[in-house]
Amino acid sequence: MTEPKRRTTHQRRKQARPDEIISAALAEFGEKGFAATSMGSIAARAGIARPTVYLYYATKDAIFEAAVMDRMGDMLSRAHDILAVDAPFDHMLEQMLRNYYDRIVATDAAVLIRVLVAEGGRFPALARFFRSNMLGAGEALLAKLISIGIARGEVRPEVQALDLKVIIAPAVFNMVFGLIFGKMPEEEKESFIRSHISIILRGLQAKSAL
Amino acid sequence: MTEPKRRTTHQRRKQARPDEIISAALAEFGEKGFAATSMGSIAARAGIARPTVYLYYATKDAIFEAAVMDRMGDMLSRAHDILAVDAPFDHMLEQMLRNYYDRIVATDAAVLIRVLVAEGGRFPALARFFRSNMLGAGEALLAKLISIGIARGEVRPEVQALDLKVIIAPAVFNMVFGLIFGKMPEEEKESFIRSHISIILRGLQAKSAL
DNA sequence: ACAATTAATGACATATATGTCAGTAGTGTG
DNA sequence: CACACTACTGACATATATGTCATTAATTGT
Repeated sequence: MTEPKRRTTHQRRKQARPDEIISAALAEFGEKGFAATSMGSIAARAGIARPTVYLYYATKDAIFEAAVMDRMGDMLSRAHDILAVDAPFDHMLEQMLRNYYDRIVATDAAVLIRVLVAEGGRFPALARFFRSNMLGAGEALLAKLISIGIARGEVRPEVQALDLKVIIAPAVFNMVFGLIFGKMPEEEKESFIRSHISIILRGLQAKSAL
Repeated sequence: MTEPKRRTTHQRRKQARPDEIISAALAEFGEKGFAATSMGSIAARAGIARPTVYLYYATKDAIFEAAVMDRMGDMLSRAHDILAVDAPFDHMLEQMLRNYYDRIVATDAAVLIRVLVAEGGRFPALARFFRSNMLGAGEALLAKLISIGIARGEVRPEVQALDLKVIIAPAVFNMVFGLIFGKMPEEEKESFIRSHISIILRGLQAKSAL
C-alpha cells in the first residue's frame, strides 16, 4: 500500500499528473499521430486545462521524450533472466521470439515507432535509446543464444558472422504492418509467428540438427 | 522525341505542374513528415505560389493520393518477366529478393511508408492499394517460386502452408529501420542483405538440397 | 481559523496554415 | 493589334495552436 496519505485533490494530482499526461498523449498519438495531436487535445483527454500541461512539460516533444523513457524502460533486458539457457536451441529460440512478440510487439512500442517514423530524424537521441532497448537488447540476447547453439553443434557456424537483426526483423515487420494496415486478426498473427519461427529456426540450424 | 510542340512558359507548365507538385511534396514529406508539411512549403519547393497548388489539388491528402498512385504504379509486377524460372531455386530466390531491395526498398516507397505509418488508418484505400503493389505482388511471385521449388524437391513441402510475408519481412524491416535510424551505410546494408538471403534460403530449403 | 503556499485555470497576444477571389500577366486568335 | 483566354498570384478573412500571466481555488502549517 505504500502509505496512502489521503491527500485531497490538488496534492494527490501533483504526483499523478506526469503519468496521466503521458498516457493521454500516447493515446492521442496512437489515434491521430504525433503532429496532428495538439497540447489542447492531450489536456482534454487527461481531464485538465491546457495551461496545466505546461506546468509539467514545456513542449509536445518533451512529452514524447518522457513517454519513450518511461515506457521503453528495460523492456527486453529482463528477458535474460527468464530464458532457460540449458534447453535445446529450438526451444530457446522459440521462447525468445515469442517473448519478443509479447513484450515488445504488443505494447506501447508500436505507438512510439509510429512517432519515430513519422518524425523522421527529429529525435536522434530517442532513436538511439529506442534502438538499444528495442533492437540492441534483442541482438545481444540472440548473440548469446547463437554462440551457445554453435558450441553445441545445433547452429551452423557461419551464422556467427551474419547480421542477427534478420532474425527479429519479421517481428518488427509484423508491428509495422499493424500500424499501416491494421492489426492482424489473432489467428493470422499466430500463423505468422509460427511461420517466422519455422523459417528462421531452420535457417540457423546446422545440417546435423535437422 | 514525341513531338516537342515548343509551347511557351504557361502552356508548357500546365502539363508539367502535377508532377512537379508531387515531386516537391514527396521531397517535403521525406524531410519533415506529412503533417508538418504545409501547402505553402510544397508550393515554395515547386517554385510556384501557394494558391497555384490549389488549382491542381484541393488538399494535401489529394496530393498524397496522387503521389501513391503515380509512384507505386506496378513496381514489382514487372519483375515476373525478368525472373528466369528455369534457374536453380537459390538463384531465383536471391534474384527475387535483390530485385525487391532495388525496386522497392530503395525508392520513393520509403516516403510513402513513412506517411502511411504516420497517418495511421486515415487512408484505407491507399493502404489497400499499397499493400497489393508492395506486398501482394511480392507474395504472388514468391508463391510461384515456392511451388516450383517444392515440385523440384529443392524446397521443403511444409513451406507451402506458411505465411510467405516472413520471407520479405527483413527487406521491409530494412526500409523502416532506415526511416527511424537513418539509412544503413552501403556496406552494412549489403551485409544485411546477404544475411537475409542466407538465413531465409536455408530456412526454406529441403534437407536434400543443403 | 487564518495566512502562506502551490496547483490549476481563464483570458490574451502571437504565430502559422487554410481557402478564396479579384486582379495580373503571359499566350494565342480573328 | 486588340480581344479573349488561361495560368498564375497578392491579399484578405478565417481557423487553429501556441506560450504566458494574472487570478482563482485548494491545501498546509501554525
